[in-house]
Amino acid sequence: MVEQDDRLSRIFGALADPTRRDMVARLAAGDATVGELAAPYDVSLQAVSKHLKVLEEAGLVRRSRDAQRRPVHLEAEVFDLMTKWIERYQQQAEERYRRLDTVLARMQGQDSPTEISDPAEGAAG
Amino acid sequence: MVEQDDRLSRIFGALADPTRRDMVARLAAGDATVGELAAPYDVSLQAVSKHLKVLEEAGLVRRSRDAQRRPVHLEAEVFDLMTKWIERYQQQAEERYRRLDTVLARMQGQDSPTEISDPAEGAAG
DNA sequence: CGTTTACTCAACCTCATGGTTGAGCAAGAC
DNA sequence: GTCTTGCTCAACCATGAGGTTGAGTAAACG
Repeated sequence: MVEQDDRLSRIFGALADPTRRDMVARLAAGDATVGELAAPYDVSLQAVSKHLKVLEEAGLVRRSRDAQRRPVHLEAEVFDLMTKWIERYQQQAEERYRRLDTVLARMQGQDSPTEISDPAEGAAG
Repeated sequence: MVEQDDRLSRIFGALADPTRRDMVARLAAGDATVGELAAPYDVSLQAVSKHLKVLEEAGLVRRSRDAQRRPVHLEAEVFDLMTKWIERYQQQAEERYRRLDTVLARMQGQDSPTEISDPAEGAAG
């Protein structure tokens, strides 16, 4: 993660930590203060504060003010960005798989096998 | 990322790197060898090999054998795991937002404003 | 056989990450 | 004003990630 200036790297990087994912999961149910978020974990409040900074810089949460408290709010919109990235390549891969299936089915119907090492090679490069 | 024994941490961690995300993107179009994958990047082949190991351990790719070549294949199924995780909390957060909207609409219909500092506070805790 | 190709493994370096503790700061409580 | 609460900032430390180079391995080529 040496170069994570881009948005997606920050988002994926933020969610690569189980504690942070758990925080996101809990924040989906409702806003919470830093202290409330920290309670279940066996780490210092400062560590939790750091985690929140990572989530904030990734755009996953927003921190406001309420007296001494800093209520944390989940920004659900970033999920769209991730979903879009994932779905793009998921669909692409699935489509390729379907095409491969068609090719294989066509080959089975032929008489000469023609010695093909790996049908997928043609799509590489 | 001190503790990434769990599946999702490995997957998110693997995709937190722009080079690895690019590899995944290219692999979605078709299988490729390590050399082919390494070609566009300004890093050593060993570095690319390491990246592939990370992707493999996250279950994102599978490496087979073809003579000296090690064709890399994208495992699109893991995307389902990510999508499920994302959608779960995305929907939860959206639902909460809808409920909040309902509450706010109901309050506007009332006569006494009852001094509310931050509507989101009610969902915390 | 030796050479070339296509990689992986091992050692090392540097910097980021996640944790710690101690200090500081803002706002309500007394 | 002083105390307490709820946090952030700063310094430090250990580990891990991503990069390097050099050596080693497996299979095709000569």
